[in-house]
Formats: sequence, C-alpha cells, structure tokens
Amino acid sequence: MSVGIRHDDLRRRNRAMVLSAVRRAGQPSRTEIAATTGLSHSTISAISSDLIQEGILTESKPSETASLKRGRPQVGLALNPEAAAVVTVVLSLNFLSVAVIDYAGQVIAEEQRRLDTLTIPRDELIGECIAIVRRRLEDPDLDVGSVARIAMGIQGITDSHARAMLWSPITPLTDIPFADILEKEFGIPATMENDCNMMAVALQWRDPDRYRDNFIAILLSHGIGMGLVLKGELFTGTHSSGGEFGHMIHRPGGALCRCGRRGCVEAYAGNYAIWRSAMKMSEDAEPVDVGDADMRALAAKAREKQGPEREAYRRAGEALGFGLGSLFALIDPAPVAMVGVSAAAFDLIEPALREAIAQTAGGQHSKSISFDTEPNELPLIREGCAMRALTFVDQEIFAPGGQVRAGSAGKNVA
Amino acid sequence: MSVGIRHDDLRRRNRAMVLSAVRRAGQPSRTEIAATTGLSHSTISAISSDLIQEGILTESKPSETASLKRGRPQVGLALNPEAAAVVTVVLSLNFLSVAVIDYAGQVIAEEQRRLDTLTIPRDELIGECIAIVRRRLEDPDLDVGSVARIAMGIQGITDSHARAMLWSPITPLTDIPFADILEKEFGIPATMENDCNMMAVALQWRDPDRYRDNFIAILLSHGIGMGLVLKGELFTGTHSSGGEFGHMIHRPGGALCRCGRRGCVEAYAGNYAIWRSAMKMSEDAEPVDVGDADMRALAAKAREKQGPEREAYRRAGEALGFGLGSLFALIDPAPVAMVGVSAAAFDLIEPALREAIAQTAGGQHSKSISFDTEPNELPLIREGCAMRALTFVDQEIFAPGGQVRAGSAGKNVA
DNA sequence: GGCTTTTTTTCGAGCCTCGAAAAAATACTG
DNA sequence: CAGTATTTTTTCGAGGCTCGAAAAAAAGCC
Repeated sequence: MSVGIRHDDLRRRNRAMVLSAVRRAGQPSRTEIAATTGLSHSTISAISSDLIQEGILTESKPSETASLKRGRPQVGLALNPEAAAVVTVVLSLNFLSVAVIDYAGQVIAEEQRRLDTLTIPRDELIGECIAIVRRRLEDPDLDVGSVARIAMGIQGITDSHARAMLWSPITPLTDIPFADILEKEFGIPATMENDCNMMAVALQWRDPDRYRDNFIAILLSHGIGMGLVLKGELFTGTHSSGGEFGHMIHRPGGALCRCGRRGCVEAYAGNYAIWRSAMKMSEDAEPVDVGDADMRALAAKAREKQGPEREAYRRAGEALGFGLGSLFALIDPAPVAMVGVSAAAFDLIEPALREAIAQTAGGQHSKSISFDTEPNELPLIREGCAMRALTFVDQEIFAPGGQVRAGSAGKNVA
Repeated sequence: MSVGIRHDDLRRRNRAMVLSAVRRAGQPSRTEIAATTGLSHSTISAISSDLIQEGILTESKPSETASLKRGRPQVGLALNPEAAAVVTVVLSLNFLSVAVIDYAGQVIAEEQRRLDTLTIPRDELIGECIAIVRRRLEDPDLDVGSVARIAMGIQGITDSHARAMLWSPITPLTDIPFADILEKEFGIPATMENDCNMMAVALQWRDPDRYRDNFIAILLSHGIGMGLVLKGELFTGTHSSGGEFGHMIHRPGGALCRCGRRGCVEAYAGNYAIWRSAMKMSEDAEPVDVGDADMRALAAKAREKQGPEREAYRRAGEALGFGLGSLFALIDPAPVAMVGVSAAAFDLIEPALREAIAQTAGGQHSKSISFDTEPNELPLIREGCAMRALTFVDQEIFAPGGQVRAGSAGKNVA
C-alpha cells in the first residue's frame, strides 16, 4: 500500500517540483523558485544547472521589468520549447481537431476537420483520428521535435485510467480504447480524457486565482457534463471519468433523458430538453440534436418575451439549481464556470437556478456562489489536454523513476 | 504551494510509515515491514531500533503461529501500550461517553453519562464535557500515561478543520469550538470530528478488505448522515465536514425537513419522517423525536402486514435509493454500510432502495452494490475517534517535524 | 573606482538509504 | 549431538542528496 520514500525519490521529486514551478510562474529566477518550493538556494542551483545542461530549461536573459533594484540581476528560467512536444486530439460532435504544442506550451501546428461522427463507422472514425495525427507529425514544413505524449479529449464517459472512451453522445459507438490505439500506432504514450475534466484543468491554468482548490466546470451543451476539482486535484470516479452531474436525479420518474432513464438533470437542462420544452413537445419525446444556431435563436426569442421559450430556460435553471444544491450538500459550495453554447444564455437560466439553490442545503451561501460563463468549450478542452500532457512530460519523462521496483526503467536523461 | 522535499523529511516519513505498518498489521516482523513499505532491511532495522529505544515500539517475543519454518525466527514488533494514550469523547443525543485508550488501541478506562442534550444550556454542556474528561484523567486508580490527543465526535456538522461543532441535531446550540475548549482546558491537542466520518474511519480499520479505497457509511437514525471514503481518504467538504447526504434534494418542494427546507432525503428517510408517514401525518408536520424502542416497534408492525408502516419504509427506501443513485452518478458505485437504528429495519428499506437505484445512472451496477448493516453506531464512532487520535500520535508526535519552516518545534523525542 | 546589495555558485558537513556481508537463531540431517 | 542449511536481523562502508556558510558574480550607488 503506502510505500516508503527511497533516497533516489528525493532528487526526482524535487526536479519535478522545479519544473512545475517554472511552468506555473513563467520565468522565475532561481531565488523565486527557492522561495516557492522551500528548498535551499544550493539545491535549486544544482537542480536547475542539471536541467539546463539536459536542455530542458533555458536561461532567459534579463527579465525586462527588473533592472531597477541593485544587486546582481535575477536570471529568469524558462522551459526550453524544443525540449519536447505533445499532441492534442479533440473529438467532438462532427468535429475533429489536432494540435502540436511545444514544451513551453505554444501551438506550433494544427489541423481541423469536419466529420459525421454520428454515423461514421468504427474503423473509419479510428482511421481518421490516426490519419490526422500522422499528417501533423510528418509535416515536412515543420520540424516536430520528439513528441512525448498524445492527449485526446472527448465528450462522453472515459474510464478512470484515461485509456478508453466508454460511451459518448457524439457517436453510437462504445468502448473504443483510443489511448491504446494511438500508442500502438505511433509508439507515443497517450491518454483518453474526458472533455469536462480537461475544461477544469484548463481553467486552473487560465485563472489560478479564481480556480484553484475547489471549483466546478459545467458543460451546458447537448448534454450536461461536469469537471470537478477538489483540494486542487481533479476528481474522477473510481471506475469511470466520473462526475456525471447531468445524470443526477432531478425528478424521480420525470422527463426522458438521452441516457434512457427518467428525471435526470440533463433531461431538463440539455439543449434537446430546452428545445423540447420550448416547442411544447412531450417530456417523453425522443431527444433530438439541436444546432448551436437554433439554440441561439431560441435564446433570443426567450429574451424577447414571456412564453414557452423563456419557461424552458427557467425549467433548465431549476433543474441545474437543484442539482447543484445537492452537489453543494456533498462538497460545500464552490465557484462554478458554465461552459458551452447554453452558457451564452445563462442570463435566462440564472434566476431560476439561484432560486432553486436557495431552497437547498447549499442555499445558505447562495449569494456568495459566483458563476462565470464561457460559450466556447473547444479551446478550453484543447488547452486542458495540452497542460495534462505537458505536466505528464514534466513529471514522468523529465523527472523519471517514480516507484518502479522491478523493471529496467532508464536511469537518467543524459 | 507545493513544497519540496527536504532531507530531514525522509526519515520522518519513513518513521511514520513503519508505525503505520505496525498499527495496521498487528505484530509484523522487520522483514514484513520491509516488504510492505518497499524500504530496505537495513533502513527498517535502523528505524525500528530507534523506535524501540524511544519506547514507542516493543519486541513481542516469538509469534505463536510461527516456529514451523526453519531459519532464525521472526521477531514481532508491537506498539508499546504505554508510549502514549488518547481520549475519545462522543456526544450524542442525551448521551455523553468518554474513553481512555492506550497507544496500542486498548480501552483502559471509560465513563458514560446521560445528559439532556436538547435542553441543556451552553455553559453546562461544555462544563459536563470538561468534567467527565477530567474525572477520567485524574482517576487515581489508573496510571494514565501522557495523554497525547483528545478526539471528540458529535452528530452534526463540524468545520473542515475539525475544530468546532457548527450545527447539531442533538442540541439547539451552534458554533461551539469544542476542540479549542478542550485544548485550552487540558493543554492537550484536540479535534472535533463528525460522527459519520468517524464511522467510516472505524470501518476502514475493522474490515479493510471490504472497506478500503472507496466506500460509504450512512447513518440511518433520527437524521441521515454520511461518511465517504474516496481513494482511501476520508472525504470532507471544503468548509464543513461535508457529505450532507441527508440534505440532497429528493423531491423539490416536497416534505418538510428538520433543517427547515423541503424535499431533502432526510425528510423521507429520517426516523421522524418514517414515523410521520407511518402515522399518516402531513408531510408538513413538524419533525418530532422518536425513541429507538418506538422505531423498533414500528418496524415490527411493518414486517407483520401491509399498511402505512410498510409504505413508510418503502418511501424511505425510495428516497435513499434516488439519493444514492445521484451520488453514484458522481462518484461511481461503492460498497455501503448502513448504520444506526433504522439499519436494523433495512430489510424493509432495501427493496424500494434497489428499485430506485436501478432507475438511476448507478443502476447499471445495481446488482453488484452490496449493503452491510450495523444497528449500533456508538461503538463505531468511538473506535473511529480512537483511530483518528492514534494515527495523529503516530504521525505528528512520534514522527514530528512536518513542513514546519519557522518556529521552534521540538527536534526529537528522546 | 570602491562600496553596497542581491543573486548564484561552490564546498564541506551531516544525514539517510542501500547493498553486501556478517552475525544470530533456529530447524534439519545423519 | 555436531554440523549444515535456512531465514532474519544487524553492521558497515559507499554513494547521494540537501543544507548552511562562504565565495563569486553582477549589477547599482556615491
């Protein structure tokens, strides 16, 4: 179970810590790193000199803003963009997008492609994913350094080890082990991540002041998804990617959900549910796909005048509010980011949502709960995948040797 | 944020690891400890020889069962009961109980006392708690060694730092900082823990095969509480003890809950709710206290024949089932222990509970979810408090020096 | 140009863990 | 019953890592 700390773990962990500090802070000096990590100057000096020699870090000459204090000027440390690269693959409804990202986090190549995900056969879907990655990797215009990791993100449920897509709303196909497929094809370690979890990871990097230890990212789109960060760590289920907020029960035996069950939050707040309600269709009506443009038009009509459209958003807000209330009963309230096309209609959702929360255990702090909105989920997902992959490189490739007992893991990066 | 590992942390953590291995395994030999911790024999030898010299561990002569293999026999290591002691204080409805427990986990003294918790004034409640602890500590019949920790458990909500009771169903009083009060009074570090969390801790020690990484302990009593263990760690809210399962929303706008809101799970499954429903009282009826004996009589009547009593338990099962279903949507299914007087009536609850779960996202694995029952919560709570306190002593007193930067923390236990 | 200030590197000391070998304690064997 | 085999535990030297102090480096200040 709990494993003792060996002597060689020390350097390994502290190396990872230095890399993490540099990635987080941008161009910190050795002194700053010593301060944030609590390690001595000598240790930081030794570790960073190693990392520079190995080509992982670079000294970025005088930091522009400085030079006002006297004393020896600080030398900034930066990630060497050429130290490695990672690839992100994001698969969403009718859309496949790939990006190559350097070690410093800059996009150096990308490609996007429409794809009829709802009808495409299994082999073809897999083939398209492999092909688009291959094109980017073999692009002669670009000297893609050593790609150290592929991170794929998808809407739907993935397994808890980030290896396979188990189920997804964007395709009837199930159980595709994308991580294994990509690994086998390219010989590069890969992961298969849940979209909402990646959104949460991205938010943590984008705005660490607001999204640090505890927060929630909710995807308001065709379906309802959630990424949850607790105590600074991404929360995942024990078997699956977890956090199926959209399938918490709002009204037992209620409206028909896309998942086939009844009364889920999503059956009131997903795009198809809002549409169904606005069109005065039965709650038992089979869920249909609604385009983003149609949803925006619906929101406009709801803003215009009272009517079934506005009522549909109110009901969505109510479902989300009670769901959040139950969630807050379990984990205490936390900041929430609403992402996706319906987040652009959050003005229509918020009043009923707040009213519902106020009736729940989380209601005491109802006022203090704040919501951000971000209508476009794709950039967030890609960013999250990129950071996921890069921190993997930081920790497992450039600070290797974690708790491997048997086996012939390479000893040092020379 | 993330702090580097210093050289002195190494020994500290490995000491803690050895203590943890001994506490978990009973009387492991040095060789066994080396195997479970992954540390070398030399390291274990050095650490345990220190711990023995400091009087924390003892060598427990030949382990009886052995002596069949040849070779030098293993020498078991055991916790020295006299190395320290801890005190547990459990405050529940009309009942206050205290125990003194030695370092090896054996109860060496206890005292219990009836108390009218619902009406007792604040000062008197605090006074009674202090008095009962003092009596046990100053008992001349018993040579209580150095008490290193007091762990108090209470039904209700505590803050996330385990310092204060914020709210409790057993008294109208709120915000009593019991941990600070006991610390000031006795000069011994203290904590104020939530009862259901302690139940979960106890289960983890009692049956580590079943309750290891992910499980749920639910208290079915006057109120509904929950202790949640995820990835082997007790889950707590960000501000409070968290896990207010009983106040997840079952039916928006539904039955009146003791907390003043409507439609909570507890408003259908708490003792008072079952009683209310069985007596065909209104769902708006003010919650009343129901004695354990009355509840047992009610269950007997429900078993006897169809009628409002049986229906009341069915409705409780339904509420618990949908609540668990929502919870399972978030964290994936896990084993559940039902504790408390209504757990003895779980046969009446289970059918509707399983039926409800089957209708939720957790339903796919509905069959594989297993329930244990334990009608008596008090021993569990005390056991949990004791283990909590003892592991604190292991980690913070006998392996001191964690991440203290400034300050004059004692260096070594001599 | 010398002095002050701040950052970074160097160097020796002190720990800690590890592996190998030795020591200890028992069962087996003839 | 003495010698051998086996297993556990201790001992000892080697190698690494971090730390503090001091030195070196690189500026601004007077």
